[in-house]
Amino acid sequence: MNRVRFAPSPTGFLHIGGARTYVFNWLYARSTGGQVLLRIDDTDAGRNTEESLRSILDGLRWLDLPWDEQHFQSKRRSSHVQAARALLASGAAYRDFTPEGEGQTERAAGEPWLFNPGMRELGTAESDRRADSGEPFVARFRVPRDRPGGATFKDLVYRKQFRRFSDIEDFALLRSNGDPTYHLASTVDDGELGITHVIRGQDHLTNTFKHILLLEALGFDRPAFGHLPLLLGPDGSKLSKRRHGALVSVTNYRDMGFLPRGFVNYLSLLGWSPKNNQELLEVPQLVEAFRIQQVLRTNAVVQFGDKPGSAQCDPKAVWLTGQHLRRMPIGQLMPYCEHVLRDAGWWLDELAGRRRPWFIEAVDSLRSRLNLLSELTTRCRAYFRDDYGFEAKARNNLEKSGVREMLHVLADRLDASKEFTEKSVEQEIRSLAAERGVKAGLLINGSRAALTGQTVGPSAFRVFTIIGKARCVKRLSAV
RNA sequence: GGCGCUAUCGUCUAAGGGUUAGGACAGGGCCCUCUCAAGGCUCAGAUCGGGGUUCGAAUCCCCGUAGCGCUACCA
Repeated sequence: MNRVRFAPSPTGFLHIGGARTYVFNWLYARSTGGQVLLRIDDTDAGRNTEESLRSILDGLRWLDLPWDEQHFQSKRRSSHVQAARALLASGAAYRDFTPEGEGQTERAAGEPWLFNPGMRELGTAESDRRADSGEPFVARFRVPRDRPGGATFKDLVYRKQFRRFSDIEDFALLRSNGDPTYHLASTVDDGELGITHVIRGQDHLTNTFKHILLLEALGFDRPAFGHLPLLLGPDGSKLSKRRHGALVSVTNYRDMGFLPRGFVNYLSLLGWSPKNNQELLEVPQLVEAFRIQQVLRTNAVVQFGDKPGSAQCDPKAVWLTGQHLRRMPIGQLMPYCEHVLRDAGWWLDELAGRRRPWFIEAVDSLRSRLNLLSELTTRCRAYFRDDYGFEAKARNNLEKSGVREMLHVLADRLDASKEFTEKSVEQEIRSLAAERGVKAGLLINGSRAALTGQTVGPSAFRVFTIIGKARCVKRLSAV
């Protein structure tokens, strides 16, 4: 059975690039009946933060693509250290006593750094003696640089890869404080956790040669590798927490009102496409269509600005959420709406009880003009609250001659009428307009303005029934 | 500097030897219409440059150029 892993390090919040990597891992696993492991790569104790871990877990949970196993790399430390000892013992690795920061002279001269002089050939006896005397060292992998040829692997995305042994530097396995490095920990874990497919960012493409060498030295089966093109910011640089800030945080998209399925749909289209011009896809459809071999090799730019608000996100991401929002079964949409109202402090228990049908009706009437869930509490305020304001254009509609007075009359008539449906309201409005010899539009638009403070929204008659008779009479009389 | 990866509309992408180089988002226009959306129709918009190979190249090869990644006792 296939086993894939997503291995973020908790040194910053989960960003879009990480989420895309997770989505592709997940899609690959699910499309092949495999399992997804979440492995928190927390070997760099100094840089880990609790907050980052929370951001990663929150962001991942929000995506609603569940994983099967969860691991913490820090808890597997003894395995890593043991592996390093074995490599040292077999001679596949050696101790490098060069003090930190020294020994990069070639690099300064423009030559590539491959290893520190004199350390590869240190005899066992001397190496042991210096280590025993407490001299700090880093454990390095002894790359077989005298061997002709090089390391090869067939990347699922980038195809055949080759690198000369002589171009691979003797990378560190253990730092001088005894901590395992990423290369060691990651490789040992991939081996021991039975990972069959390593799907990760293209920034690891050249690291893979080191991992292959390590895997081989440790006697693990080699997993398949698939590297994903990178996500770039509008400035063309690799997405990073440092450079692009909270703007690219997954939880930020959640808070802006994106729908998980819309966001996942958007991410899935970055570097991959189903090749049939279909862009709006549900998660099951993505699983069905996803093929790792057809992932592209070109980096993709994620659009976003530096000011807050929906206009600053990639418009396609917004559009996709809007599409899902108006197409998904209303029952699936309601829990998200409830959350939004709760977060705004607008929630009323009766919306889950007596007024549940009304709540569903209202959302269903409103959703064709929403793109993000958050618009429920911004543009749709007047449907849920009585303390709404008036836009300038709405005010203008009310200022038109005779409108206020007619709206007051309308309020009285509606109040007096037993019936209150879209049809009955339309009749009242049209007959009043006819009586006064004015165009119905004047009253229709005036009503919308009075009832919602806006000039835009659902059909005016619909607006009446959503808001309800009592509130309509009150609002019309009040203008 | 060294090693590597990549290059199609503004952005995401399709076409992988023969197409008027297709679609989507964003933008313009029209239709629908009580407004705004949605929906339908439509316009504009691209093969990085130069050489090859070929009857024919966006597609294959080479050279440039540009971008990105790696080059750490970060991951």
